[in-house]
Amino acid sequence: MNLFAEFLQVVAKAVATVAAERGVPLPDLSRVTVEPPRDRSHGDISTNAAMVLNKAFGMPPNLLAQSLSALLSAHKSVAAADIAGPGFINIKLVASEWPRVLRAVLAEGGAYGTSTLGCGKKANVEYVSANPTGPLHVGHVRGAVFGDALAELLTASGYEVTREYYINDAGAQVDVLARSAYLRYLEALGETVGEIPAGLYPGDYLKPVGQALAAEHGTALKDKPEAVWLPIVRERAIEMMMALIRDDLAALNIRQEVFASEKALHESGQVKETIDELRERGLVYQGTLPPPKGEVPEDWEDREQTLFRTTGFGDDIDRPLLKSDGSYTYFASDVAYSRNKIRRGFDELIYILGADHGGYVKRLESLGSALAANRKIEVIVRLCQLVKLYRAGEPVRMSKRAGEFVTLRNVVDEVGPDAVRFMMLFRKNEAPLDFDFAKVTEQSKDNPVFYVQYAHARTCSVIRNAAEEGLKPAKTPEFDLLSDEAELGLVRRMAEFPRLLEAAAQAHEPHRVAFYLYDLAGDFHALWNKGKDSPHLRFILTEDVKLTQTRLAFLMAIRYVLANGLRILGVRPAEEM
RNA sequence: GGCCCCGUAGCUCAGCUGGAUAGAGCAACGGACUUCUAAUCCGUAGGUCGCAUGUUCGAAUCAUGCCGGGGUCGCCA
Repeated sequence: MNLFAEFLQVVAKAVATVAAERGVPLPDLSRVTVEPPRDRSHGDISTNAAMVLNKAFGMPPNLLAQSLSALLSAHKSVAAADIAGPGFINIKLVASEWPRVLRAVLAEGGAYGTSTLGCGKKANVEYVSANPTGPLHVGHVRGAVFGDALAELLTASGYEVTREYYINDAGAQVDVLARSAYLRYLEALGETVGEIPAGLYPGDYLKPVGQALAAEHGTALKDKPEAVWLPIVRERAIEMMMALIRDDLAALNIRQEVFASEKALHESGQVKETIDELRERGLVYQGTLPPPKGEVPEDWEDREQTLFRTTGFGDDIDRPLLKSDGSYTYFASDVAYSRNKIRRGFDELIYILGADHGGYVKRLESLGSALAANRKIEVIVRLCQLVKLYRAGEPVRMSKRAGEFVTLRNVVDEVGPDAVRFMMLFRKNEAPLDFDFAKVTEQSKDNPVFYVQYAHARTCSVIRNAAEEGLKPAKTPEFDLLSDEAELGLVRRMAEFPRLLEAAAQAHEPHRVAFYLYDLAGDFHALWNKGKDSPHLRFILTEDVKLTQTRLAFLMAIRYVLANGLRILGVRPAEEM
């Protein structure tokens, strides 16, 4: 149940009635909002209908508001519909509406908040997609968590979601990986390799690859030319690196179902096919690109390349498909990959990238329209800003040259997947984020992870304590017994949850769920503390069984909303702390 | 120089795609606190929403131009 969506229908009906009376065609309602007012004193639900539609009706907003409010106040759920300010209609609901919300939460349980907003559209969320050359590091964490939460949010909103990882297993970097692994192979055979030369990957994580190769091939690869061993070593190394990466992701409770290979796009001929198709459509030409505006790089020289006319689809410049030596660019496989996704039937292609990939947004978007054929493909790119690590206020230093970087594992092992996930989502994605190891493990109100988790644990603990005294949540609770402003405030907040999820899904902004939960937890803790001064507000009142049972049912409703929100963020709701 | 993101209270940030008197949390100040789970709570104060024009009933939000900070800019991935 979505209270605000229900009332949008009520308002729409009132609008239609007035339109019929005045002989005006039914106006477009897309700008009409039905939302909780910022200020409580303005009632429970507020709509801007009269201000947005007054032109279509050819009457001043105040007059239209009067007609609408007269119709609205006749509705059985409405206690009053007042006109305020420049033409807002503020609706006050009858008291019985709030028990209705709570009964709906209990009836829907884990499904409360879900919607059919997406109409079953197929969405592909691609995230992480780190090069398979080593373990994931802290820079990958935010995108990983964001992508995963967004996928969950869209699933809850009625999309059919595929979680996908694109493996860059075809470029020069995997050859570097292979050469690095080969040294480890020689090392495993007992040779002294000394320090790993600059330009190769020095990390210890390649030692197991060397050992595996030694075990599987013995000395067979040893004195062979690179052309012989490289493909073998490369394939094995990539395989093992991907296993490592999957483990890293699993530590964060992330499981993507599709791992798409760039190499496979080449081997299956899809890259060539794609370019041929574009050629047939006259979108490919030989040409040179202009140097960057302003400061021209010193080693700049014009080179002729095979270019794709992406400017026809909203890009700033045309993009190269073939390098000047005739080999494929990385972008060529990107084009083939986009085409591949579209052919798999996705309506929405969503990319989660790091902020340093800002330059990719336009070219990816242009591919959506260039390859859509006659379909409508939506390409949505979300960039995640940098995460700065702190330890008790001090920035954590990393030296890339020495090969020392904080891995995803380091972070997850230290603070746990739940805290990592919540903190990564407790900021909008395009804002930089500070992550302090000390703070996220702190057991205090200053730590939002703890604050929200504790709210959930508290609901569980009260229900447990009550059970020990033989008190169970009522089967048919009498929610009209809840009349304190703190209780009603909490119900109002819960009523907003479905609306909030829809808005968050539409905007592709899972952080809104995190902030909502923080507010909800705050409301709950406030009510709890009110019970200190006002014992009649406590949840367990042994002398009033009926009220206690109702409040326990109320607690269950709160718990559902907290748990449903946390599930979207991928944070496990704690039952005790 | 082009493009992208950011600029909101002393600090860290929200602000529901244009709504009403711009909100939280820290920090500051004043109170409460032997608790159904201890890891607190209530209140006060704090603002030229970077600046300037424009769009309209109405702008932190949209458009244009500046200012400041960050990122990025052919064949690498």
